[in-house]
Amino acid sequence: MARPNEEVEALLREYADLIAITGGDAFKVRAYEKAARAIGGHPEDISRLDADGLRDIPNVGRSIAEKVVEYLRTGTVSVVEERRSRIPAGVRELVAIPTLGPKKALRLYEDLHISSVDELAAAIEADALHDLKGFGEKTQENILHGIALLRQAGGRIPLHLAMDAAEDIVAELSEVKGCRRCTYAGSLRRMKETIGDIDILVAAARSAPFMDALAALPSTAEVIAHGAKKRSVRTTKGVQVDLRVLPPVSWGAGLQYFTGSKAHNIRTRTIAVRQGLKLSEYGLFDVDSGTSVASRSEEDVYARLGLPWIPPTLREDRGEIDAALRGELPELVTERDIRGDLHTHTDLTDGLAPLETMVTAAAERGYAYYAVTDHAPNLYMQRMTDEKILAQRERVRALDGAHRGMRLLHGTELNIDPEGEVDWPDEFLAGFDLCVASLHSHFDLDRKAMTRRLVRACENPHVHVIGHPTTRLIGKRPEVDADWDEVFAACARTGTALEINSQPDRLDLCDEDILRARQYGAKFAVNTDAHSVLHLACLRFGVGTAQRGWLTPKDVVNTWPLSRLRRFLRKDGSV
DNA sequence: GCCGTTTTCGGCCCGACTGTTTTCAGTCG
Repeated sequence: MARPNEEVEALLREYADLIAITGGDAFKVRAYEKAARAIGGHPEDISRLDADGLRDIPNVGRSIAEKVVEYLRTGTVSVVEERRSRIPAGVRELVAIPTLGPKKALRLYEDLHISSVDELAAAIEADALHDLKGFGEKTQENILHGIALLRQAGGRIPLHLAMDAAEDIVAELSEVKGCRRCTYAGSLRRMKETIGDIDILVAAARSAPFMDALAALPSTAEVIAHGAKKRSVRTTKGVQVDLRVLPPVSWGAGLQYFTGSKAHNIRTRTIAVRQGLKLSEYGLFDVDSGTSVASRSEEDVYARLGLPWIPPTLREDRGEIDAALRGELPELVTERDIRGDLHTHTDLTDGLAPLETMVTAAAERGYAYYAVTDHAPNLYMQRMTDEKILAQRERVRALDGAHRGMRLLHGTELNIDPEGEVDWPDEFLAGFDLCVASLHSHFDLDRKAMTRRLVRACENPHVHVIGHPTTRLIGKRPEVDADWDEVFAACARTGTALEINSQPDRLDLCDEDILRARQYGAKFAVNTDAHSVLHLACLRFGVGTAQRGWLTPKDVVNTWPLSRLRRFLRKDGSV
């Protein structure tokens, strides 16, 4: 979503890279990186802020606020332009190569005038680096390897693939003799939508058996690093896995440390330092005496820092530390809170499983209610008709309550056309218990038209949920361009829920959009958009995303009892 | 460049691994 916050975030990140490459102060680099993150994640549109308003954003001070104001006014920042003129854009691309940082990038540019990834690959092939200081044979090999990976994967993998791989590895290592604890940590535990690498932690007295077991797994393609305390491998699917084995007494500190995020850890370490303590993966230590004061559990570590345990999905330095200090951490929505799925398909349209199969599987998940929402006629390839959907309604009514008492809602997934209209006239729509409405085409309308389209859908009294609101596909298709502040406000005003679509290639809304929509008081529905029984289990990713958006059960309509949900579906403001 | 119960200067998280400059710089998380 191209809004000023993201533009400025990208600009500040670029400036930070350029400072690093030209050998600037490392702390200055960090300051720009921190400010970039803060602005990118700021819920308010920064173009509506003046310099003082900008300085209220954490990690934005006088100098950066001035640069942002300059950018918003003129579209450029003179000092950034000045650095750009000294360092070609291609040199900055070099630091995206694993094992190649700003120092090596600058040497390549200054000594050999290499200013793109392609030029670097060619130079290595031509053996042009042979007497360049710091670029031995092994280093060149690593760079070539890194370039290949960069071109192949773009670096990150989808959450569900990482989860599958991690759960397999955890299961294997848990079987190794001497294993006291084993789990995954890192961005996977925080449920980020894409994962750079998988962090696995083991608590055991001896590390070697686990290091060897990891290297010996059939899924392991190559060993990248093999120290005594850390082992890194690459799987056959190209995912990097880092294994750390910790003494059992350090389990809590290790888990906290390797869960991150980096920004969250910097905050917790800073709190430790102020108390005369030092926090590492081995424990929380008194600086003077060197004695450990906490390490066995995450709860112990946080408690000794004066904090309650903070759920991993919140650990992004987006205000969770301050909320914890105030005792105001949200009671996050969990998978157990979800009473039903409000967006699912059957083989009447493009689902794989028949109605009865989906309903049975849903009942086995313990749901109190479940909505069947097959596609409406305007998604022409699905060939929906009035007769087919009415016949399905009869079958749904017949199954209502037949599985563990689970109540069934008959719904549909409508198509929002470019004008904001949906399939079927009002009187026909009134026959549904629930309507999801989604964008399925015309993704390239301009912002004004797209905003109007979505707002009109919200204003339709028969539309209860906006499905996968931005229609992004992670790594494939960007979010559609709309004034999301206006859309989110319309959702709150009209009592239309925003979907958090749990499909791992969607996760739409994403965490940052949720944080923004929440400011307007909008409600949400965490749905799977299941097209198969297996898809029902994707709910965990949607719930993880909702947690990353700080949502509580009261924000999520499908945690509510059916009676309350039905009042919400009346759209008359009675909830 | 940011920040402040260490408050306008001086610190900014900390440790691991790799390759090579053989005692440490660069990179990573």
